[in-house]
Amino acid sequence: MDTENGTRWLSDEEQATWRAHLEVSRLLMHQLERDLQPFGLTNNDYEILVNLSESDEHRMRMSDLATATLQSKSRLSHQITRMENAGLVRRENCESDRRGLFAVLTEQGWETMRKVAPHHVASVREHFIDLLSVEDLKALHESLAPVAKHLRTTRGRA
Amino acid sequence: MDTENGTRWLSDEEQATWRAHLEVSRLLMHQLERDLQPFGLTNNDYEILVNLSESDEHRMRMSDLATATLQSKSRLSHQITRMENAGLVRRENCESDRRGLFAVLTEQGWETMRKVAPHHVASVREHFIDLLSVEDLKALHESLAPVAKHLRTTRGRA
DNA sequence: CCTAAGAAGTTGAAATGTTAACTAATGACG
DNA sequence: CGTCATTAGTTAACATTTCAACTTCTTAGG
Repeated sequence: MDTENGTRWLSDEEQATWRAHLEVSRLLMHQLERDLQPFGLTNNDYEILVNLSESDEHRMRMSDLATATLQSKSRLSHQITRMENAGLVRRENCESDRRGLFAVLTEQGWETMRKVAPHHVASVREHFIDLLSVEDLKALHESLAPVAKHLRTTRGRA
Repeated sequence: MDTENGTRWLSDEEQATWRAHLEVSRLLMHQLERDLQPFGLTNNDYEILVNLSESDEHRMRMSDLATATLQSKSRLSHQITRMENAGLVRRENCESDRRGLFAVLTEQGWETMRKVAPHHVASVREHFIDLLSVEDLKALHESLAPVAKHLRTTRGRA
């Protein structure tokens, strides 16, 4: 116990780090969103496109996509409906499990991805990656990995 | 130029770090939100309470609060209305500038803050701070500070 | 002083996200 | 086989966030 009534308050260094993390993650998301805006995409749209692009046959089951993007099924369902209306993806029935659906990248979705990806990468570099040294990067990764692991396993319970 | 058509794609290490950051920041927010839920607060509510608690006389101008919490004026206005209905804050007129308003912590808001803060700190520790060594923490802070600075200055323009 | 430009904040409507209830299909097992 | 719990996904209702229009007040310039 460091202090009054048993609460271990954060030290100055801990607090500063915590707040820096908070600030960076928020400002960064805003900035990336802004940089995608000219292409008519949101961060969410983009993340879906990335996942589908990297998947076999450019298709994923709704559930898997929801898990991969850390969204609820409901939210994903709405999201895919919007992207379907925008012509970026389409839904397709699943033969082997007739409850199931695939989200599939359309030709237009794939074109969009190819066009936008370079800009997005540039944006990630400009506002994050290129501001870190190689050592920073490595240290960051090694620090964050256990946290991610913890959160992944904690997630859902606790 | 590292690769095809002039796009500097991310190396494996860069990509891994970037994705780790993304994953951690999202899972972490979800987890903190969940831990606040039993107290009937959202992350947004809590952040407002923190800002007001740390302010002189537990009050801040709406604009300053919006800036501090990185929200639009409109969003903050709605947010404060909700918190006002919940009895956590109240609005008060500003003498010196009659366009202006203060958001002021109510007694109940202050009590809530005192009650919840220890749990929140514990949560931040459990899911983030305590998973990092002292060196990690320091390195993280030093890596993130320039990024935060960059984003703060970029913000609004570019 | 008067006026025009800008700042502070709110508001209503549209877009997005959440929650809970629902349908339909699967699969486990007696 | 039959039935019951579970999984996949949607939907409607509700909450929150965003966007644009608006009001009121301040301030700089003439």
